[in-house]
Amino acid sequence: MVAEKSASYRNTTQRAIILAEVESYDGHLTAGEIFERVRRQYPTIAYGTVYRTLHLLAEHGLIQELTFADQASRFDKRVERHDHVHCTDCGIIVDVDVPVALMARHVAEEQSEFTITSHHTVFNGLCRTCQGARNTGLRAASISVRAG
Amino acid sequence: MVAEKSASYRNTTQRAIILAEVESYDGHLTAGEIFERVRRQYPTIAYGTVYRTLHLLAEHGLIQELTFADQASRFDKRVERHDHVHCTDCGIIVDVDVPVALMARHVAEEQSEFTITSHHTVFNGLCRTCQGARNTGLRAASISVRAG
DNA sequence: GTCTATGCAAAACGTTTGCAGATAT
DNA sequence: ATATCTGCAAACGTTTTGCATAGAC
Repeated sequence: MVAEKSASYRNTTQRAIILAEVESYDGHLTAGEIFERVRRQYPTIAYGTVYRTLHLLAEHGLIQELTFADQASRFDKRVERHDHVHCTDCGIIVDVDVPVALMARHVAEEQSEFTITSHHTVFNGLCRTCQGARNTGLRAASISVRAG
Repeated sequence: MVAEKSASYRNTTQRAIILAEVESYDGHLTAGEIFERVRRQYPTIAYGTVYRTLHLLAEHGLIQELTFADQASRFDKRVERHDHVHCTDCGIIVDVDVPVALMARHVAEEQSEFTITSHHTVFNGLCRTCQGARNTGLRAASISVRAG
């Protein structure tokens, strides 16, 4: 995918690498994690550049910025609206798509008198691994699993 | 409401004031805002005490901690599960209750194979005031309005 | 009297920014 | 050529923490 250029968007090496890094990862990286990964390919990259670029890419709709209860923003190559399930034990975040939530939007509009343009639901609970670990008394490692 | 005491919960003056402050406010204060308010009554209070106490009160279920896209945690006297509508113009946050969202939980459980224990939806859009301001070309001040 | 909580101050985070020099256009 | 971007480094706001003292029980 090529970046759509709005007024004065310059295609720099750094931006290309940062975008490629987010697009090559199937999950929800923090800006810090992206910085570390980009630095392996381009050691002189600055933290500030990564932050600025990630927000720029998000504004251009090329990636999506997500916010969870922990403090760090996460970035996702998936730009379509979707929701997330978060394991309170191991911290893994898994994508889900909950069409029912679209109905909730109208209810929220009626209650609040807002004009609603987007919404995001975070579900908290235990992933399969941590459910099992709980039964055996063990603690699950942070194993990457994604909802199908 | 009196704090339920678990093992080694001490009723201190500071804790009582902090709890009373959250319970007397009808909205979503940040920890910093709560600190400022508590300090008017109890000028020697420390930031650290406010933070520690707010989390303690949240763990005990006396207040609720909420996280939005901006960085600061907010604290709410409402402990029942509910959702929020956020105005992207003026930043106001309004409570809503979206029972439909309960159905979404089962869908999310099936898709993720998680055992889900809680969920929270944030809707983004424009409040009535900012809708009006947009029409007239004016910018709305941050006026407190709550959904009925 | 003992054990926990507070106040203080420093540090740990994630994030943002001003600026001079480098680079895309 | 020039307007924008990068790298650097410092600053910012929120949150956490170590430690000695004060206070609840």
